[in-house]
Amino acid sequence: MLPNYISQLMVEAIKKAQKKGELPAFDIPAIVIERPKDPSHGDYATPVALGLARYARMAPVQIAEKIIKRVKAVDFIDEITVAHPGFINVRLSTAWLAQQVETILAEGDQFGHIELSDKKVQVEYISANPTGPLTVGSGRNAILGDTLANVLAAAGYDVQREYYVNDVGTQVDNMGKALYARYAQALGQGVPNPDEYQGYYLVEMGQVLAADVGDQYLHVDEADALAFMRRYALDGIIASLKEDAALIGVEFDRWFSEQSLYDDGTYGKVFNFLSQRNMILERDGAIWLKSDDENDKENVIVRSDGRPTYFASDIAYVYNKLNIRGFDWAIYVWGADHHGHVKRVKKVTEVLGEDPDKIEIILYQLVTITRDGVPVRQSKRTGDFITAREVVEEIGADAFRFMLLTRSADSQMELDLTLATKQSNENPVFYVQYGHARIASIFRKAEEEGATMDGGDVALLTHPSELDLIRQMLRLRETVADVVETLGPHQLTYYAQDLASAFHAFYRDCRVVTPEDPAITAARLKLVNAAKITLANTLRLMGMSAPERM
RNA sequence: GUCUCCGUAGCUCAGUGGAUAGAGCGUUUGGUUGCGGACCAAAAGGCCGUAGGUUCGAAUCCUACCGGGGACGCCA
Repeated sequence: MLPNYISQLMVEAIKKAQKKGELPAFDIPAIVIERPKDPSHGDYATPVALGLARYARMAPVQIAEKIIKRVKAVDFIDEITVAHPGFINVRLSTAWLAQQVETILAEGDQFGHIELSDKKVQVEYISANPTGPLTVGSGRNAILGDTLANVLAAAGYDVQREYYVNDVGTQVDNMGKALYARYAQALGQGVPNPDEYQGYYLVEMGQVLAADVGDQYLHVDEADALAFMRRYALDGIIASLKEDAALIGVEFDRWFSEQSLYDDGTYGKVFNFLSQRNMILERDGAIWLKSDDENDKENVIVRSDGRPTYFASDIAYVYNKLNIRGFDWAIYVWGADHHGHVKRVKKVTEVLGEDPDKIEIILYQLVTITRDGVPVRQSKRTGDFITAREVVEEIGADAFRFMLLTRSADSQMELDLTLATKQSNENPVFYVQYGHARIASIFRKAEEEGATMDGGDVALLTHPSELDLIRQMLRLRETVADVVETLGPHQLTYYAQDLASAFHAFYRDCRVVTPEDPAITAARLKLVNAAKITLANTLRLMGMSAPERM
């Protein structure tokens, strides 16, 4: 990638200048390459000379002069200049820029893919309790995780997408009880409804079940009936979660069962390991994970009734990810309400003898839902919550994804349902998609006129708006790298808007289909085709459609 | 009380130590007898919460304080 090349050129130039005695000896620091905000400063810039002033004991401008004198000539750079107070500005060659259109056309839907790493990474996201439909809050989790997975794949990683199904524990037990009550009620029995999971979906499920199997579960042992209810409810909910996820373009490679960690012996293995290392203790009838740090809290892993806690599962799960399945990197996407759990999981990873740097936990701030400014409670237990499906049916999956992706994970967001539906037509995603559709329209026009891009000479692309568009297209690779580095997929939404904006400005300035000038027509058709590819690839990374018409 | 995230234009938000702090929406004004006006251009709008510190340079890093969200369970 360009910034890396430029950085390398600078390092070589500094070394050369040092060898020639033009600069004193010092260790060369990491060289920051940035894109200047002001276009008059060129395409890339580095403040490296400013930082070197103290080591070289020279004025930054002088250092910069000495560096640029030793930068070797390369085809993609037109000129390198020094600007006060010591910036080195790099301007790309316009001929080289124009030539990149051919590169983009050749790469096609692979444009934007970079070979950053081929490591095996897992992204685990959503992983909401399987006790009800996908909520809007989980929607944010879904979009963050899914987009990040897309970008990691584009960066060369071997990506696996996983949903961790919490099919063990109190919550699913309660759901089983609730379904049992709904089932009994559907049969006219007055079984007291446990004050848990009052969602409509369990009422419906109970009715369907009653119609399917009759009253047989009223006559079996209650424990057996509950076990069946639990399993039945889980299967039903998981199936509907898959549908909800698919509705927003999210699909997983694997739905990983928490229960399986107990069934296949993983939990037993890590428990023995911790036990042998004297990492656990018994108190008040429960088993706790010791802490070597006085300030750190101890955590229960087995309750006094013998049932393991979710933390016990998490220990086994991280072992499963890193040791058994051998992921080089495991990314978790969690709501900020789980932040207290981060330290524990990192710690126990280390205790298990794994590298805690191999796990990365992305926390996103919770979404507050309001309707006409009034907060809407979000509780699966009371059945009082807004589902992702409801909102998607109102505004569409693309607008839904864009809305939740635009803000950084750190930023807490308020989503007003009334406002979101009212303003959905001005969602920026349509601006980006409009660019794509407009290009499709240009090609329809070109076909009418009998014009094609065959034989187009991209060297004819010299208009400032043409070159600006190419510059924006080339930013896709850098954006992919930035998203991986910062784990901030929201950057894509801003890039997409910049790219679309550059296209629309080009469209204003340059006519593409001009029958009296077939040469420029062909060259510009190549350009807009490359822009179409870039827009489509960007939209695809964000999990959104690229329409031909809208 | 401890931990954590946030505070940037009227609103919603970008901005991983660099040059004159940006975008969208909203407001005002203008634009194409030609490829889609879901577009383009211009203007107005800012003690970057407050106060110190670190340094050549701070919206960005550190400390304290103010204001808002979240977490501190044998729930997940």
